[in-house]
Amino acid sequence: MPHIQLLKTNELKATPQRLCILDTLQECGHATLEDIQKIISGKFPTLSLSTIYRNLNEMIQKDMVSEVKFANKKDYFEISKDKHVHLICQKCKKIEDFEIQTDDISKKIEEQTGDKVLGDTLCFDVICKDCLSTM
Amino acid sequence: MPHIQLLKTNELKATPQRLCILDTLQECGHATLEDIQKIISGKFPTLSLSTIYRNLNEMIQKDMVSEVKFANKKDYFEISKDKHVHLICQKCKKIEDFEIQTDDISKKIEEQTGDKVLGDTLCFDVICKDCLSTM
DNA sequence: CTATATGCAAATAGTTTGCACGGAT
DNA sequence: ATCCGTGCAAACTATTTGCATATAG
Repeated sequence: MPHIQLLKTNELKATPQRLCILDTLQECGHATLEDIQKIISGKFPTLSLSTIYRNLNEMIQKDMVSEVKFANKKDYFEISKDKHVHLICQKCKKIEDFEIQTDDISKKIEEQTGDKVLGDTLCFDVICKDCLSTM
Repeated sequence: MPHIQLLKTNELKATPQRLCILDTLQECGHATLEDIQKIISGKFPTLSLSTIYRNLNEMIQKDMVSEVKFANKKDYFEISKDKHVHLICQKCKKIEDFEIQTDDISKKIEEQTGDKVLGDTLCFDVICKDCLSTM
């Protein structure tokens, strides 16, 4: 969905600041706050830090943006998308998305615990293909 | 392993403060910083916040303690243990551990991406058995 | 025009650090 | 006597808030 549309759907005005934040997230795929600040200070220097914080929080509330946390790493933000797992390369730190079915695991958990599984957040530590080929 | 032993193995002196921190983690299973502070202020009021921070960081460095992060939630600390996934109840917020094989998923990822999988961090959002039974 | 969003500065929260003292070997 | 760990206060970093102004619809 185009970003203007995405904002309207969520009853947020399409300000240049918001569009810039969304563009930045899109461009990065996964961006830390630091990434966002750095990129924005290049293309929209007057966009203030409080506006970044306020809008990220708002967009997370509305589920337009997701916050992804990895052990021992900074938090990342991404535009919400279909269910996927994260592959994070321990060498170059790049993050890839990967689509995978997890129903069988959920089912196993439900059978063995009696709990009801609602969703999941999966992250795999990898060495990516590119890094492997240069080792 | 008893905590005194655990500390010695990692070349840390077994001070009352460190033992208290480890006991607290053990007692909670998974504890936020806030949990830790609250419990410690009850049983060891003079133990300072900087000592908590310093020791948690040190123990994480030495892999005695692991930091676990969940989207939209505070970070948790746990004494490092065998590979397991986390089940977090969205109603009562309790965290259970669950042991599961993930080799088949790793294999699928490796086949489809060409990456090498080193490890994983899996978290499932659930409604736990207890909460289910009182709904 | 009106409600909402922004920027700035100040407030608040979270974490780390420097240093002098105290306890264990 | 020496080394390491602790507590305290101060420093630093991260995040949120209040308010006057600007702007999208």
